[in-house]
Amino acid sequence: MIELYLLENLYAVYEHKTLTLAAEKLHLTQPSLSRSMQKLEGILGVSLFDRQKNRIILNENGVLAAKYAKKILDSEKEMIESIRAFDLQNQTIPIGSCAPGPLYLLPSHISKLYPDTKATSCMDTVENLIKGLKNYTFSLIIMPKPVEDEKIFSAKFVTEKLNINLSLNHPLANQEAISFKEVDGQNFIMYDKVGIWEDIVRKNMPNSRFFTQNDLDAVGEIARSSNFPAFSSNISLNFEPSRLENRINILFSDSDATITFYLCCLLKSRKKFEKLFDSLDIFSKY
Amino acid sequence: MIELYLLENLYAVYEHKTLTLAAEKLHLTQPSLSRSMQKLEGILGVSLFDRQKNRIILNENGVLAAKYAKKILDSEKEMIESIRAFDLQNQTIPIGSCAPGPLYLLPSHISKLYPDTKATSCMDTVENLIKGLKNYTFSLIIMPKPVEDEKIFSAKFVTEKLNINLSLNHPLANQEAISFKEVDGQNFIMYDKVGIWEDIVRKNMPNSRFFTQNDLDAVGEIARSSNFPAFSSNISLNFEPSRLENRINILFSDSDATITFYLCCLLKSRKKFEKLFDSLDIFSKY
DNA sequence: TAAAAATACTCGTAAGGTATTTTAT
DNA sequence: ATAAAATACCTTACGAGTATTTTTA
Repeated sequence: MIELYLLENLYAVYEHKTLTLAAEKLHLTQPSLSRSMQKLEGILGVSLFDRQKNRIILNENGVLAAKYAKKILDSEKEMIESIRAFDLQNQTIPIGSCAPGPLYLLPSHISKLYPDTKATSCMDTVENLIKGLKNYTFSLIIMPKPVEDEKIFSAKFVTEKLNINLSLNHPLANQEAISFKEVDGQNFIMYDKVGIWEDIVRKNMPNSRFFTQNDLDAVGEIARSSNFPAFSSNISLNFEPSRLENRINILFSDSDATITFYLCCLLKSRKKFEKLFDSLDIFSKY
Repeated sequence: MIELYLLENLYAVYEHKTLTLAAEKLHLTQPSLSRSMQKLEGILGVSLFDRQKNRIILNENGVLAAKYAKKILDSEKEMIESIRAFDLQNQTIPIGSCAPGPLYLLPSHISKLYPDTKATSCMDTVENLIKGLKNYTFSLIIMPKPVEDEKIFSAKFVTEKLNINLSLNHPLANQEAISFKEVDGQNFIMYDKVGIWEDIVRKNMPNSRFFTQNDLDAVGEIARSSNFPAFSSNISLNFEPSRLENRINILFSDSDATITFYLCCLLKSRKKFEKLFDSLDIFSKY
């Protein structure tokens, strides 16, 4: 069997060309590395270097071996990270989401269902969420549609409807509904961690500018003390009721402005979250 | 870093359930294995077992880790095998083929082009040939059509046409051409290592029986001293001229009876075989 | 009492260090 | 003169063995 330290040494030699330099990078001495490479050749029964008297160059075998070595070393790294992440999940439930609204609803609900565990949460892109679910960075993810993947289970969670949040004296403040097109070109105050909603408003209002704020309170503050339009939603108004003060929230009529979010987990952990998935219908009130 | 012996030990514990049994299988002592598992837990920073006083059971972390371990151990095995196979290729050129005819043509041609190297040859199924090319079991493979794979280069090699080999007094011996259908139901003498041709004749003559012989000379022998129909081809007649004695070779008219074979190598070794590929047109005479 | 895991202790191997030589630039 | 690889020799850390204890079935 080839121990991993030999593969690590080989890959360093591949990267740094000379034993001396590679040894330095590995915090080893040159003779030690020299012997490691001889040992590796012995195990494989194959020469890995063209050896001149004071020069070694990886031959074709050596280059091939170095590439395999990298692959195996990467696997080992992945193993360590995945297992640590998986272990962490038994203490906490890391949740990833593509939007802040649905994410806000979950932790308190989870702590009611599972009093002993606590949830941590994090925003990320749709692709990273799926990747993270698979490598145990996340136990649960909130997605804008069901995930088409045989290893992932998706259940309808909650529907969020985007509103425009206008001061009462805004010209459009008395309309029943507003389309993106009507306000395209106006400049908005926006929270910067709105995930997928940012893509949607930028796509549908290409002529608008969005002044992003990384502090949610600051967004509300500026909104109340200015005429800038902002965004809210049927969900966000629950945890930001101040957005109702002197302001009106009007639904965007476009279909893009309504997203039904799905809560997803790995199929194999579905049973673990059975209670949670069974209780999701309480969110249909939104 | 987790050395591979730890992963090997872990996987044995996963397989054999108890330390004592796993230790026995590993030719280790139980205390040694006990310490290995403790060490692995230390490196990962994660518990892998539910420990009772005289019983350990892999927990979820442990099962996950064992699965990763298997994957990495398999990679290491694959690495060793591939590198040894690759090294061997620098001394000989292992050729795999799905049919004996084209395979027969190559070695002498190769020894003319590359006087220092010698070729070894082997028959296999189409799937195994591709697999073998990728894992360096074969340097060259002979395939019944170009390989649709971005890592594999294919070049037209030679066209083989299947004949029926009949004794002169056979009822059909004076026909110009014969179709599979006309002789379906008759029993044939056949060499057993004809590769893809066996699939073709069995498919096209489902009512025939094929008496296979593992000795090529025996096939000729039986053919000459009996009335059994047999097979030959434009290529095989070159190395088995005895099949012309008292016998007639008639082309099968079906399109299935003509195969254009392709010679394939990994794209990255194309340059190595450039001379060979450039000279393939001499086989168009067949 | 049989069987499994853990611990204390011991030993031998081999990983890794230092010093030095050889060779090429 | 410098820089790289290899070899001889030495040290030590740790992998693995033995003996023993503890616990449960």
